[in-house]
Amino acid sequence: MKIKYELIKKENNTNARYGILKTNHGEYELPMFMPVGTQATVKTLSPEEIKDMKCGIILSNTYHLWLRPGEDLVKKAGGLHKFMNYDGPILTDSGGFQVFSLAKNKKKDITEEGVHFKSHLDGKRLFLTPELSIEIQNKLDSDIAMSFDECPPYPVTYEYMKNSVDRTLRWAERGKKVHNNENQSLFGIVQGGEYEDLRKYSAEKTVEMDFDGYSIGGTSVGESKDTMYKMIDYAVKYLPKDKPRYLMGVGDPIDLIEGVIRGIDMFDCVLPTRLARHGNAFTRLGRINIKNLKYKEDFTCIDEHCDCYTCKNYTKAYVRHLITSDESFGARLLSIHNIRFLVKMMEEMRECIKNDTLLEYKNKFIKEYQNGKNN
RNA sequence: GCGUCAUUGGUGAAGUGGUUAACACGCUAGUUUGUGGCACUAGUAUGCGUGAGUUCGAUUCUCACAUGGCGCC
Repeated sequence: MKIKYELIKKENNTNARYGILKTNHGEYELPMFMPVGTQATVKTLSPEEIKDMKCGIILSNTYHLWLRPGEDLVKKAGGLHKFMNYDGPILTDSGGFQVFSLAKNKKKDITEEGVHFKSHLDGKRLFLTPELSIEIQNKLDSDIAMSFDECPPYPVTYEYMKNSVDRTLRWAERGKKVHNNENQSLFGIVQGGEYEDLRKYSAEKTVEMDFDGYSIGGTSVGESKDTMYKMIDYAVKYLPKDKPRYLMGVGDPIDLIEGVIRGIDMFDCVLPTRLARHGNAFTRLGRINIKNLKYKEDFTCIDEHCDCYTCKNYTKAYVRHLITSDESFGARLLSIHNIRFLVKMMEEMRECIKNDTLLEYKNKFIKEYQNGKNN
């Protein structure tokens, strides 16, 4: 079956929504944060650890799995869930984001038919189309597939964006036409950059096609925070109430709050895991770099308000030692902490939506996060 | 005791009679938003064993001393 979104309650003071998402792999409360597992693994973490953190959906990536190990192998393994031993829901990104960063010459490489680019593994020339992306995702057998879209850089001219939005709409149509998997849902993607009328146009046209959910793309590509928040506002008001809304690629704690307030239900981001591998940790009192000398003999946990495995069992001094010694367990402990930090924020925000206290939550959180002692 | 070669930062080291002593690692700090995992950016020797001399100028040349390696007695 397809996913089903049930809106339970809208917050009184904001556009935030609390709802339930029913999938073939369980029911989950929204809004939620989805960790990224590009290559059929959330880097350094086991499925058991992901579940312990109360994650719901995780992401995987069409482009990466297409190149290696190949979608046919994943299919042979029994699908992505079986292959990677994860029985929660999986969303596959279409590969659009990767392909556009690999397409050297935007004008020449991006054609109506699809996108030409070179493999990051061996430089081989490749060509990805909306149909192929959907076909690959079909074989991967994810719960949610994404339309193949163009994610333009920021900023681009109005002219470029208009053409890009139209092309993305045609690609969405083409992808939808070949998508015939009753057990896989398909999301459309709203583009349009910072241009209000293009966001409206993109949203309305995408909604006309009737997807199972709608995402907002083209954000967090270098624009200011205010610009990003406007992009969300421009798009969300044209999205239907009875379908989930997914803001792609956003995972800064404050952006999560601002997104939820604007009516976003789902987020994904590499930030918690990438920061972890580079030794950074979220805390209520600001982000810290565990490699800093001041933590060398700090035998307290990373964040005393955190309930994660790392904070319950390990000290900053130990994690610092692991990270500075380049031990992979350090990246794992910080990944656990950072993901749990964001997931717990979402839990708290869901409670706030129920109690109509989200704005107070936002003010308190930002005050502590930006002015806390860890800054 | 004699001869010989060496002595550059936290480490491995490059180098020159003349403005800011290469590079790497380490260290210090920063960056990171639909992931080309373990990356990137910046800073890090007022100093070239010690002392004296030659020279307009020496880390670079000369001498003495110290320390270390090697060879000989």
